[in-house]
Amino acid sequence: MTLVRSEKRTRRRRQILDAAWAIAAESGLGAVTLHEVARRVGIRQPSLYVYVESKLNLYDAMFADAYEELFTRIEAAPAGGTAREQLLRLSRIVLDFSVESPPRQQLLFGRTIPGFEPSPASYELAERALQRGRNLLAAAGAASPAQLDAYTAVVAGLGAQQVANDPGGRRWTRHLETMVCLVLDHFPDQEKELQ
Amino acid sequence: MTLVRSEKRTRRRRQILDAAWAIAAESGLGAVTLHEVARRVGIRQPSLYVYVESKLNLYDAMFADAYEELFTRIEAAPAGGTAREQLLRLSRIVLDFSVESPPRQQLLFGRTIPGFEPSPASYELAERALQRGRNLLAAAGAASPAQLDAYTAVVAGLGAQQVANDPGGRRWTRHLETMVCLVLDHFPDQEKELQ
DNA sequence: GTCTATAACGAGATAGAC
DNA sequence: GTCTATCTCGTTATAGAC
Repeated sequence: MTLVRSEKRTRRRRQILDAAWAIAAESGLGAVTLHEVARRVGIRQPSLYVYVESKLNLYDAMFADAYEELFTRIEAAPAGGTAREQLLRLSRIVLDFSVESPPRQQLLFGRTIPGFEPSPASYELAERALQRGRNLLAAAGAASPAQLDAYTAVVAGLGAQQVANDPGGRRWTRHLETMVCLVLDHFPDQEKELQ
Repeated sequence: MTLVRSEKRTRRRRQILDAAWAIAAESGLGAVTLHEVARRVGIRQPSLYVYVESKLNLYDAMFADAYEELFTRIEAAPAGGTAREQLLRLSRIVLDFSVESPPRQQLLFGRTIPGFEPSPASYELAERALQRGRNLLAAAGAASPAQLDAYTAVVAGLGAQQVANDPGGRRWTRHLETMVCLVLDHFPDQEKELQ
């Protein structure tokens, strides 16, 4: 009985998150309001407070939700090949994931919601994902911090440009493999200047 | 007399834009409200409508204001050197400009304000800036559309990462010259696959 | 867990006097 | 050009009944 009850609770939370993502996709992340979420779920706005502490807490739940989805996709992918192949596969998953939903990209990789900061627990998810890239990058021969930063800039840049200027298309994302290899093969692995 | 009057008007508009940018810098672009802008300028909120048609119109004025500032900086820079030198100089100006103010970056290069789209006049300013990069890129030997996209992704990516993860620092921006040269020297100038 | 009712507030926008 | 006054609407959040 208790199990059934917590299952229902989980289901409701799922509905709430889905509704929030739907609103964000239609009208922007900043357009998510508790009234509209409740309306779509089919309950009254005060009832949301059973599942969510506050509006910022809802954003945090969305943040964590997104990373869990990302991990699911990463784990569902094939695992073999060279380090470079694995890195390219991971990069493709992350870029597609980021480009698929502009508000999700905004929530995860921008700091654009006034007052929102991921909770420690949510931030840890982000850190875990980054660690994955760091490890593969090192295994592929790019171990320096500068190379990691160049790599993240490439992935973030392709994603940002794709979403802002060709939403739904492939104009920027198709250059992912080329550009990651550019960083792997030609980015200087030693800092030229120490200042 | 008419001149004096339009001068006062211009001054007020300047005050209004400055106040809006200040609020955005302190609390985020989405936190700009007409009430708060008016409070800082020292007038009442309805008086703003003499200078601005609506809130979205204020955002558009900020958009145009930012590009005018960018052009001022570009024209103030020295003009000589090889095409590559000029391109690196322009890129540095744009990147510094973009990183200097997170809300400005958000307004210019993201599509994050629900309902806001730059007016045709404002959009033309953006197009003019991009054209400048396109010309220099071509002169530096990178004439293909793919190279232009790789270039904009690099600049946008460094800016986005810098603002999101090391605001006020140089962790990403210092790699600008290295990465632009990477695109110039090693990005394939022919599309490898036509699909 | 969901409801009604409502508090408390702030937003953008308009009318009309001065 | 600036003001007061106000409309209308929406927001987050809480209290308390069922």
